[in-house]
Amino acid sequence: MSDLAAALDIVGARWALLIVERLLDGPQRYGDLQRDLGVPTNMLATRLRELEAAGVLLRLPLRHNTRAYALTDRGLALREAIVVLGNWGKNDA
Amino acid sequence: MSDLAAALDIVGARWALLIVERLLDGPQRYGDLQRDLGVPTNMLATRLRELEAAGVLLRLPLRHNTRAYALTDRGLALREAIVVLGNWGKNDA
DNA sequence: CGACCATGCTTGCAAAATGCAAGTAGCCAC
DNA sequence: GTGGCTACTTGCATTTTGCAAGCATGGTCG
Repeated sequence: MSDLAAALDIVGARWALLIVERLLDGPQRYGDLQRDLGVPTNMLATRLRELEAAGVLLRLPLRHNTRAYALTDRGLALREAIVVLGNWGKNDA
Repeated sequence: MSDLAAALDIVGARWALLIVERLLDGPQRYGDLQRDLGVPTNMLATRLRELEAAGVLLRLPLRHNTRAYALTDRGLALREAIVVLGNWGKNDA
């Protein structure tokens, strides 16, 4: 499996990169991600589980029954890829 | 829709980025892509149609009934994104 | 205490995407 | 005109995604 295929295995699923992009701004709660991204709740739960298992993010318990999702170093390392891909998407030519 | 979402709309589908990566080495024929990537033939046909429609690649007629698929400038502009994402996938930390 | 409410999910089921296998179509060599 | 090579298409099973509704936990307020 090529390096690219390995990467896509982790962040290639639908919504995965968008979730990570949102977390680049700092830790977010479940409801925030859901509302900001418009991702279906079952998909969000599934992706967060997968991304946590892959070491891209982790759960931070907050007070009450709330928690925040924050990127690990491995997750933060996706910033450049997200920026570059975003720039590509912005260009029309 | 964010820039990243726009990019994923084009190259976010399964196999799409892997096809583009393969074409970075130069034009390839249908059968080559199929064998090298192990992508199902109906998916390959679908993706090539979508990527052509998106202006990422184009068909070059060769002799007989063969053709080659080659990246456009827009497609070549994905090189950096693919390299960066590949590097991320390579790292274990 | 107990009815309410917010948050973070899980569950059931329909729709869409993906994958596998087999078949079709055009072209050339013989 | 038969056979082989290439590039697909087609039918159908499996998997993924999406929508809507429900459940669990903990706090709040009377």
